[in-house]
Amino acid sequence: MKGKLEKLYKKLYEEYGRPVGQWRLWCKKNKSKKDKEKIALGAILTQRTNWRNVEKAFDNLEKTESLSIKQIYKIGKKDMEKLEKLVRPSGFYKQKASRLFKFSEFIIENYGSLGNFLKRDLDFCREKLLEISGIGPETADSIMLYAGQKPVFVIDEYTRRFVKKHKLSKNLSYYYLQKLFESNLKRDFRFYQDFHALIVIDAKNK
DNA sequence: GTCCAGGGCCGTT
DNA sequence: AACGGCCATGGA
Repeated sequence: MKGKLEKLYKKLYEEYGRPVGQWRLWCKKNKSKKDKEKIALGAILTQRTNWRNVEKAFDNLEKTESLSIKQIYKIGKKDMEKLEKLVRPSGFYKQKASRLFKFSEFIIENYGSLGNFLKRDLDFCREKLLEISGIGPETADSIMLYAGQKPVFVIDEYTRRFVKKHKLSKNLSYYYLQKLFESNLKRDFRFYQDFHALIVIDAKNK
């Protein structure tokens, strides 16, 4: 299996190259505090929703100087309806406004900033995120891998299609697949980021 | 009009 | 543990 996965990665890499800056936000340089926050907030906004609609929500937040964890915390605390209105284009907007707020509240009240929270180790951060209602395995892992730069493989709909397409496993459950990838690949967050991004790029390309 | 998109929660079995 | 209903918008 190890050889098989690496071979599939190489094939994707040869076809598309290193996916930096080619694929949404996730694979930009991710240097700024703002990028990290946008990645984390986007991970929630994109639940069961296409990225176009997420960008509309981002636009609304940006226009009102609200695209930050601190601002979302402030707005949500004072006026949830205002936050709901801003994220409305992303669908499931009441849930998502609430989820964004709970996440922001957790970060600001306990750590002051996302960067400060992400100083803790992977297992700690992951567990804490999963305690927040509305953040499940995929959302938590997206935040860990792409904002936190921590080595955890993200399993999403695209990963499952990839697994099916190449007949890598019949079991498609989250943790089974995560273990399948992680136990057969070098533990390296950049590698995980690139591999997962290439899987998505490949899926969208056909 | 119909279908569906980087999920997750909460019931029921 | 597994499965179904539910949440909602905008583009194809």
